[in-house]
Order: sequence, then structure tokens, then C-alpha cells
Amino acid sequence: MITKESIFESHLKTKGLKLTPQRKAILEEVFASHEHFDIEELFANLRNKGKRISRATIYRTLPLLVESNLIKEAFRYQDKVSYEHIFGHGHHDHLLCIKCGRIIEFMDEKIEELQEAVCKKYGFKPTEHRLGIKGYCKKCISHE
Amino acid sequence: MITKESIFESHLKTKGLKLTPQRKAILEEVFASHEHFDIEELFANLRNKGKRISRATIYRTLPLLVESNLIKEAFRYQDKVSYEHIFGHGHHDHLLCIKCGRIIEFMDEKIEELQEAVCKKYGFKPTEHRLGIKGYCKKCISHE
DNA sequence: ATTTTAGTTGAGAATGAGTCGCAATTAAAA
DNA sequence: TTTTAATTGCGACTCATTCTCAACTAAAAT
Repeated sequence: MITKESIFESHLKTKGLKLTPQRKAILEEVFASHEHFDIEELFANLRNKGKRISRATIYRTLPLLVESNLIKEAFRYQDKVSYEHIFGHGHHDHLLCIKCGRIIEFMDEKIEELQEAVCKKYGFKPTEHRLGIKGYCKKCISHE
Repeated sequence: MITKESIFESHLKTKGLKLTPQRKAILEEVFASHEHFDIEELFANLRNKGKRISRATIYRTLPLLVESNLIKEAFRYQDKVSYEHIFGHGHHDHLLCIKCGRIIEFMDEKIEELQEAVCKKYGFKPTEHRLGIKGYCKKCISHE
């Protein structure tokens, strides 16, 4: 069975790296919720569970999770990078409320196709794409 | 006649600010080429033309140009923010080659419409959207 | 004309996210 | 048991960006 642990471990193996307790703890914490998260939150959550893992280790581990295709950088908001899961989640884009910070995920197959078509037109081989729409969510419009 | 100067000046006026020589020089330099630029480049270009304007002033001025709707943040690449013109240029999105750094601008009316539709669906009032596709450009694919 | 008032600037200090060097630690392989 | 190589935490460091502040406009008020 393919689990996030097995994916992570095999990626580490290809780089001659080990699945240490710290890396395992970070992996678990990352997948402990389904929310977007940033590094500072992750650090704090680990602390709250008594895991004293240094920021440096977290900063070193997240790129490994990204390379493993388990998570990805989702967007930036107020100069912080937010990450989200890939494992167990389909691709989607984001609406981001600039007033309350709410994040709405959406997925539009037609938009995806059109993006493909654009790439084809320019002979471009995409590896990643990101569509982010900033504005005001329903609640924040009505409370204005 | 509406010029970038008049737009900038009237925006400044609404905030009780003045169009100083420094701000004017920055405005001109920003529009001196049609390329994307980052702050360090702008600073260097001004220096090369003998204008010794401090980084602080540039950092203070760019947000004013953004508020004036003359320029906008286009994308981030290697932790640098790239800006581009709005004045005199239609909206477009970007293909960014992660090998050679080439930027291809594109615009797809259909994608724009679909984004509008998504916003409508969620009762979301968009103020800005950004679609960036990273990958390999034509040249970099064939040279691999 | 002189003074007030308020915005502006440059220099450098301060901030803060992210990175790096290093000595101590761990664990697998020999 | 020894060797070897990866790993960790700490704190120093970097680098973009922001802030502070004293000196400097320039327009408005007197």
C-alpha cells in the first residue's frame, strides 16, 4: 500500500537520506490537519505536542516533502509561504480574501484545459501552475 | 490628455502627497523600458543615469505607483518581486521558464471569463488575479 | 517676506524570513 | 568495534524590506 511515509522514505532513499524521527514527526504534523499551513505554525504545533524540532530542520525538511510530491507551496500571503497537501488531494486553485484571510479552493476543468492549450501554443512544457484570485469574500462584502 | 504623470500626480494629491523630483525620476525610469523589472534593477538604472535616489525612496514610491494602477506586482522569481506596467498594457498572464528565466506573456479571454464565473459562483468580488505557469520554454526543451 | 506646517529624503539601524557552518550525535555499514 | 556518512540544533549570518530620525523642501498662512 502506498502511504505518505512510504513515498517520503523512498524519495529520501534515492537521495541517500534517512527517515529520521524528526522528519517523521514533521511529516505527521504536516498531514495532521487538512489546512494550509506556514512554517511558523508548523513549528508551533510541533512545540505544542512536545516535539522540540528546530526551525532549521523544518526548513530543511519541507523542500524534501515538496520534492516527494507530498506537499507544495500554495501561495504567498503577507510575505509568508503557505503550503498544502498534494497527497490525497486533487489539484485546485484559490480565492483569497484580503480582508479576513479566508481561503476558498476551487477547481475548474475547463480552465485547466485552456492552460494546457496555451502551453501547447508556445511549445512550453509546464511543471507547475498557480492561479490565485484575491478579493473580498461573500461575508466581507456584506459587512462592509 | 491622460498621461502617467497626471495619473500619478492626481493619486498623490488624493493622499496629500507631492510629485517630487525623486518620484518623477522613478516614474520615468519605470516606464523607460517595457520590460519587467525588480527594485534592484531600478535602483541600478537610476544610478547609471546619475540619479542618486535611495533605496528607501524607491521602496516607498513603488507602492504609490501600484496604488495609482500604473504598475503591478507581476510575479516572484527567486525571491525577487518583479513589477510590470499596467498603464499602456492590457492584462495578461505569464509563462516562466525555470531554466533560462524567459518570460512569455499571454492572454486568454476565455480563461478570464471562466475566472469571473468562478468568482460569481462563490459570491467573491475579485480585485486582482494572477496566473503563472512555470516550466520549460521551447528552447530549453530542445537543448536538454 | 517670514514663519508655520506638513510632507520628503537619505543614511543607516532594525527586522525577520530563511540559510549556513559547525560541533556533537546517531546509525548503518564495514 | 570502528569507520563512515548523514543529521541535528544552535547561533551566526544574509539579504530584502522597513523603520527611525534629523535635515530639507515647498507650499500655505501670517
